[in-house]
Amino acid sequence: MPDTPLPTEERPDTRERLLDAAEQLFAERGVTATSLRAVTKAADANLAAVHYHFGSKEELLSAVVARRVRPINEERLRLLDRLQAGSGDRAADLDEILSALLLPMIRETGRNPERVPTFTRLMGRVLTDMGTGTHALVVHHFAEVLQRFAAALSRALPHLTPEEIAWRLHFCIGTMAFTLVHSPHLAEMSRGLCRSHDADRVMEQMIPFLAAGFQAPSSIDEEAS
Amino acid sequence: MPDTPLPTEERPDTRERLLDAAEQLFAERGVTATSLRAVTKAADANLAAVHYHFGSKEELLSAVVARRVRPINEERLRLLDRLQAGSGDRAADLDEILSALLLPMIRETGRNPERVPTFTRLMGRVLTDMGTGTHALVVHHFAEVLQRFAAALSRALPHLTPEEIAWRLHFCIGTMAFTLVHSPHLAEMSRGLCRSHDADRVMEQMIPFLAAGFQAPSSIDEEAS
DNA sequence: GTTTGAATCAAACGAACGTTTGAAACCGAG
DNA sequence: CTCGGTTTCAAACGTTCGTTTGATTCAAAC
Repeated sequence: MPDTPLPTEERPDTRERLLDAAEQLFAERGVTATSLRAVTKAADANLAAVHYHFGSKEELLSAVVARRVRPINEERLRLLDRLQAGSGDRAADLDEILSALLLPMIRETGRNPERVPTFTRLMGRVLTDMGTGTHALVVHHFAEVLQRFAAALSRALPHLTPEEIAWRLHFCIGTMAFTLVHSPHLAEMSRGLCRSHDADRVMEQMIPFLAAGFQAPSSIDEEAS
Repeated sequence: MPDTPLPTEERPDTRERLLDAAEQLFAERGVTATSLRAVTKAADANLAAVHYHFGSKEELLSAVVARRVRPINEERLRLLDRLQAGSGDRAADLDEILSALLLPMIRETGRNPERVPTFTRLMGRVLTDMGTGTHALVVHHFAEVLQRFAAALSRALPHLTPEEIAWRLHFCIGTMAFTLVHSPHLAEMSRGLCRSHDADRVMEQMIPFLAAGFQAPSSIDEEAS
């Protein structure tokens, strides 16, 4: 058959194809709304392959997340380390801290430039779906990063109480998660004003907004005035 | 039987009990993860009652949302009208615009003070679950409110482009949605720093953050400097 | 008392789900 | 070729899902 696609060119492992397909479908439809039959069909694999390679649907999700989150969090901490090393005793710049937190994740959008971002939407879904079993997964993957960035932000904004740092960090993550999940719908909901295909464009809008939010006066200061 | 609970005291309609139970369970576990059997059991109603009163699970969800969203959006617009009427020709105050947008929804938390907020979490879920059929539902219920508030914000912050207004309004909604969904988990994730049981406390942290974010300089200004 | 329409009920429907099984297919090592 | 372990496969498991059905209950209208 002449149209057989390059028999010498190897296609990825079944395991890898399952991760790719699951990532795509979980992101598009949500985790619970995606059946393993849909995943294995998209991966051109047998239904039982999921349980052979991963053990269960939940462990498949965990593997999908871990595959992408690990390098992202490593880069986050690497960027933060570089910031703190470069700034000596001075606290690192707020914009750069936020950029170190947000950019490594949003940049995933640009990996497959031609198609709508998949993993970023999945992360947004995981960040908002939690409550079932995903909650523990997220805590496990992000606890260290959150702690490091909370400390860095606390040094950069010493007038804020730890409670305020925690609140604003969560607001920050919420903004990112919501934006990631709805990037395909943002254009429609804003009547074409928000074009979220470009990661740099999103960052351009998001960083100043969040940085200004972080720099808002502490509620303690306001009460004292 | 002496323990028969007050036979003269009428309990709500089956229809109402279904709405209550669905609201609670949808909020706790998510929509797709909640079965109609669980809803009807919690409502002490027959399984077929859902289809008799609403027609389908999706229409039940729509009814649950509509029951709460209608008065909330009415109050939002009422507060906005009052702001714009009181400020005459001057643009309304930013903090008050944001408060008019956020407070009516977050206040729902306080309706049943003793129990964890239910509807607010459901709204957060609907705002993040969309992609299936919920998307159209949300657009239908919120299009007018979003448009009105975008116009008000544009008047209060005339230096921002319509695109920037749209982006920041979405960031604002994302912050609210994420906070609402995770209010039960926020305390744990922040190691006890965020106590989100009190709506006023949440607003106290959220309004300054978002107001400062909205007041961030336009990217146009920054490029010009 | 009879009728009528709304409301509730137990029971079942077919479909889809996550998971398990046991046998076939594959493939490098002996 | 034969063997042993890994991987794939078709088929079925038991469960749960949203939905439907047809009989039954009930309260007001006649």
